[in-house]
Amino acid sequence: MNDRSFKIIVATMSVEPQKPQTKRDKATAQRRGKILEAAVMCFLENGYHQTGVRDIAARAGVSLGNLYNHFPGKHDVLVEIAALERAELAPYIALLAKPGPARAIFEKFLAGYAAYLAKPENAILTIEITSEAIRKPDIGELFLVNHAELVAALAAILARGVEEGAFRTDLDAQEAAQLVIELIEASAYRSVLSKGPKRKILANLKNFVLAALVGK
Amino acid sequence: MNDRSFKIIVATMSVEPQKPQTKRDKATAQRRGKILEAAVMCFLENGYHQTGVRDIAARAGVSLGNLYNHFPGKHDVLVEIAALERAELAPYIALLAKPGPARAIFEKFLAGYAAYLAKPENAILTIEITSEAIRKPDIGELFLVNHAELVAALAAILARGVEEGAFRTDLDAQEAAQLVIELIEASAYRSVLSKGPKRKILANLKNFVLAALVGK
Amino acid sequence: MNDRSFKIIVATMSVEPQKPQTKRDKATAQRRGKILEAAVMCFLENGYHQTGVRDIAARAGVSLGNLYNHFPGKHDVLVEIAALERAELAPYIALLAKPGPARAIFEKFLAGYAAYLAKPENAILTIEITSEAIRKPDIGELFLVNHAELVAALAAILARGVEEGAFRTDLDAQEAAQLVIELIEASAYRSVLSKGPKRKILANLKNFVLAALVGK
Amino acid sequence: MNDRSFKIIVATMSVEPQKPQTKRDKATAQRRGKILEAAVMCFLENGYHQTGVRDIAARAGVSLGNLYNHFPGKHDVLVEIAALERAELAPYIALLAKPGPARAIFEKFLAGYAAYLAKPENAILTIEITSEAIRKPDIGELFLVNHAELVAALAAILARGVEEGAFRTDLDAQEAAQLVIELIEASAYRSVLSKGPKRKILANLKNFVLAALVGK
DNA sequence: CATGAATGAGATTTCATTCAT
DNA sequence: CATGAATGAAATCTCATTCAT
Repeated sequence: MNDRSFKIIVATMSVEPQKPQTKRDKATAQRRGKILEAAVMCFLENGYHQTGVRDIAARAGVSLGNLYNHFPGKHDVLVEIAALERAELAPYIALLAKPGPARAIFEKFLAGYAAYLAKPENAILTIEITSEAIRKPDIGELFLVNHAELVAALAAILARGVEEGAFRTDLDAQEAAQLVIELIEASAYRSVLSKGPKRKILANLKNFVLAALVGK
Repeated sequence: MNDRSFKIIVATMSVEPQKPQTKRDKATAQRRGKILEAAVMCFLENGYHQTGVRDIAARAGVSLGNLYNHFPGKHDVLVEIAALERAELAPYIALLAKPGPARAIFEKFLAGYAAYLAKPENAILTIEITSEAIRKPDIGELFLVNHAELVAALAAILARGVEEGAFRTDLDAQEAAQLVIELIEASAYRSVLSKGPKRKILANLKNFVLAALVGK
Repeated sequence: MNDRSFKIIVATMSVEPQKPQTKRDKATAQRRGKILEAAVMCFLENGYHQTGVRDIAARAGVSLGNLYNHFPGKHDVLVEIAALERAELAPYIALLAKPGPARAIFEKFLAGYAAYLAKPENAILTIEITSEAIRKPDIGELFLVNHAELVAALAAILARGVEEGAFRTDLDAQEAAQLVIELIEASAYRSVLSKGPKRKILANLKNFVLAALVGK
Repeated sequence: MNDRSFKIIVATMSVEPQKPQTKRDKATAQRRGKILEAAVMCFLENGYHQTGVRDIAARAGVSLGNLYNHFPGKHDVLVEIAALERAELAPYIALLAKPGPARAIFEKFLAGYAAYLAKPENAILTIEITSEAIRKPDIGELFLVNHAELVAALAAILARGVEEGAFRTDLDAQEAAQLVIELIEASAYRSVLSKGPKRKILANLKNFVLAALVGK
């Protein structure tokens, strides 16, 4: 779990808003990015509740007070991180929207998304957010929206697969999509806890899921 | 989510240690039970980190200092709760160990365990423990042990099912068991976050899983 | 303004509640007293807003956290101080209730209450409380109640004085009482601000007030 | 208590300094005025210590940094406001300097000044300043100077009244003036705290004061 | 064993002021 | 002059844990 990987995450995340026009705006955006990046690392290493605002500020190389010029509070930092997860899921959603045979696309997606969650940092961050989402409605909302998009995209490809004869004809695409996503994620989360050598998660997952979808 | 249900949980939980022989021992055991019960309720309502030791003591009707006569600290209360989860899983493991046709037993297990986790209190408590388990090795250990037992029992029945011709012949019982458990749990966790009307979780889950196992 | 005088204040104040029965209760009451005493001194020296909770705790010889075992917060310390002022006014109210010629009693009261407020600590504390009372309803309430009692007692003696022919027959006792109290207090407050040699406040005050009441 | 009334106050206040000669000077003066006006409103609504410099700047429509181009600090804003109170008292002092029968002029003054302080904004602002004046010598100084002028003017008219036979011959004009001012002010301050229907302050005040001065 | 007052480190947040742009 | 991001000290309050009674 190195610093570099998170810089990439946050760099990716911060692409989407309107381009900063002035030099000052750019500097401000960079600061925000640094803070988010630092927060992500702190939350990963120590958990949301074990992380102090001071830790974040220190790691971001920002003064404590200044952090509050960029975010109303600790909670809002997590909210923003949860929101940025959406950008991370975008490639997988885009993949599902591509034309081509449903089954092949589905398998690619499966491999891609599983690989994404196989990185402990992604899985842990999601657990951290889930945990907070239980009692903080705004985070819960974001979490659900993010995943609803993913499920919808997956459901579409599954439905197409049914039409193409690639999947069981009696498949409820929506529900199956939901379950597939949950399975991928749950598999990843458990993997974080088990310390032994990683199981061959992907292969087993693929077999299991395809059996469920194809029915043979 | 009423108080009574937790009393049952904890009552069930506290059966197993060596029987208290003196009156004082019995009183002590009762105190411990009350504290655990109170802790469970607090953790459910507010989360582990949002719960103060004072909250637990107050809810248990025990003095703050006295709580420390029963548990070395807050962390250890959670450890004990995690340990007690084992007792909760026992019935489902017992079910899997029963003689009879594998498929029927499996379906009963599926329904039973899904119903167990469909109660928000059980799902939330598990999330709370999982979240803490990431960075606290002793809790992580317990968590894994608990589930390893469950997976092993499930794997056994799946293996028997394969022999009986009830499931796909190429099924890796161990891995399939792992995935089935994860799927049941993940489904339950997600259900906690979504506020809308509950999906027909069980029916869909059963279809999906059986398709995966039976292969038609 | 020496420490001793406040010890007296607080000692006087804490007489009234039910006697502490256990040793622990007594110790607790003493701690509370010490905190209040320290708070009074801090507020006098530096003002309510310039005083930190740490200052109070340090001066009281109490740990910061422990202060919060005795008072919910800084505000509540001031509330209690405001409430204790009532006890301080009691002697003057008692004086007014004594039998005897109204005018003589009134003059004694005038001298007594003016002398009380001539002590800068009493005047400053009242200003501090008044200032906070503007925007904190609970303190405002206490303040008004305290003074309503005083005004009522004074009004009674003035009314008796009218009957006895000591005061103007057309005197509105209630309003006159209100104004007399206000005048005494205002005189004291102004006196705090002026640094020069004290005016002969009492003599002038007495002349002025008696002229107003007696009408010659 | 509407915004307009304060604009008037501050407009009145800012008349006296040397006329701005250049356009820039005028703009600068306007900025200062806006800041003072905003500060007055903030102090009234939330009190001096509860008001942040940011609040003032925001309300004045001025940038935070810019405020510091006009005032060395928060304290100095209050100092200036205290200084401007002088301008507010000017009309009442002018009134007292007019020729004519002392008693009539006095009564007019009484009515005018009482009405001025009957506006809660004026009374509250004065309390706020008084409170700060206790521990800030420069504000205390201003406060005393302002009132010394008022007292002096009043003392003069009282002295004339004595000569004219309108007031008691044994009246100490200086002291009586001091007390009358204090009484008017104290009456106003108390009125701010009491929430019930306003007493007929002026009528009672007038009766009381005249009785004291006239001696019948 | 039972009690709860005491501890003090640490949490989050605010604020007057500065200064590079 | 104008701007507002940056600063860091200080504020209030919480909390797991200890310990004398």
